[in-house]
Amino acid sequence: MKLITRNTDYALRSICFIARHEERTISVSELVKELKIPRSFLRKILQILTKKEILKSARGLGGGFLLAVPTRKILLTDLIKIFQGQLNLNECFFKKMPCPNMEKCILRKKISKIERYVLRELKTITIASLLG
Amino acid sequence: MKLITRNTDYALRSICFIARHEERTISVSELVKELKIPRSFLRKILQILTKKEILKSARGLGGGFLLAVPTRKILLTDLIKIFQGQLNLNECFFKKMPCPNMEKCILRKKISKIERYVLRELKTITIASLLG
DNA sequence: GACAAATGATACTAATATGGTATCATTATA
DNA sequence: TATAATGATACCATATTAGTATCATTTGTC
Repeated sequence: MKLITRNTDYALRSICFIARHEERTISVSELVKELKIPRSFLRKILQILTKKEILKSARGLGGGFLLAVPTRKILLTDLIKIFQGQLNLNECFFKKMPCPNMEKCILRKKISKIERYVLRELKTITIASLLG
Repeated sequence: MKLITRNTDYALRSICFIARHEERTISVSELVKELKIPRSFLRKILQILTKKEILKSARGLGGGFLLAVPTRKILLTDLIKIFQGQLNLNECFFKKMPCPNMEKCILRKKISKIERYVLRELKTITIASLLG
């Protein structure tokens, strides 16, 4: 079970790289060279980040990407939400029957508690905090 | 992201049912009727649990399944391990390069901390505790 | 204006994990 | 010996994740 999938991971690394060179726009080519991420895949990821207004893009010659928000305002959970959907450790329980029997309820409580903890911890992780 | 997949969930419910009727062997047919789990799928799950020595099976007419260990010794994490593999929230980081750059290390620490918490909490959940 | 270098939009394919089915062999009991 | 059960095993379906490809559009430079 993965908490962070590959596209979230790539997004994270790209944003960190862009953040470390805030003076200039960073092109896909440069990121590919730096981070060894498949070009097409990376392009898709960056387009999504741009639509979600985490990055700004500049088209044409000399174009590329820039941060659209300060690093302390980009949370890891934002990226997880974008690429993996709402974090929800409970899934199978909530979906089906609401409380088929007792043990499920107890289990649900425990899992919910874990979920709250995970979310709380993840929310403390911003791009700024990762750059140190 | 699911913490518990369907086969783990089915295993959990089956074991709970079997535990609540410890006097007798429980057949697949009975479990199917009770829990509305697809028969073939359930059969596979129970066979796995038997191989892992969580259940004992009796073949032939009147056969079925019994617990092989006391409920307090069956941990949720055992089932997760069996059906979903070792819980490992870090995956993508450990696999590739060992510490490609600074932010990954910080991230790894944080994720590891979360992982330890999740494991610690999950380990407190036994079948006995779910039966209340 | 033509060309080149960049992103935008979008559709497609590949690989993997999860969820589920089917069938034949074997065992035990009535 | 028929029947009701599990054992072993191979297969199929679906969903998610990972990755590719292509054409359109924009923009800077000659």
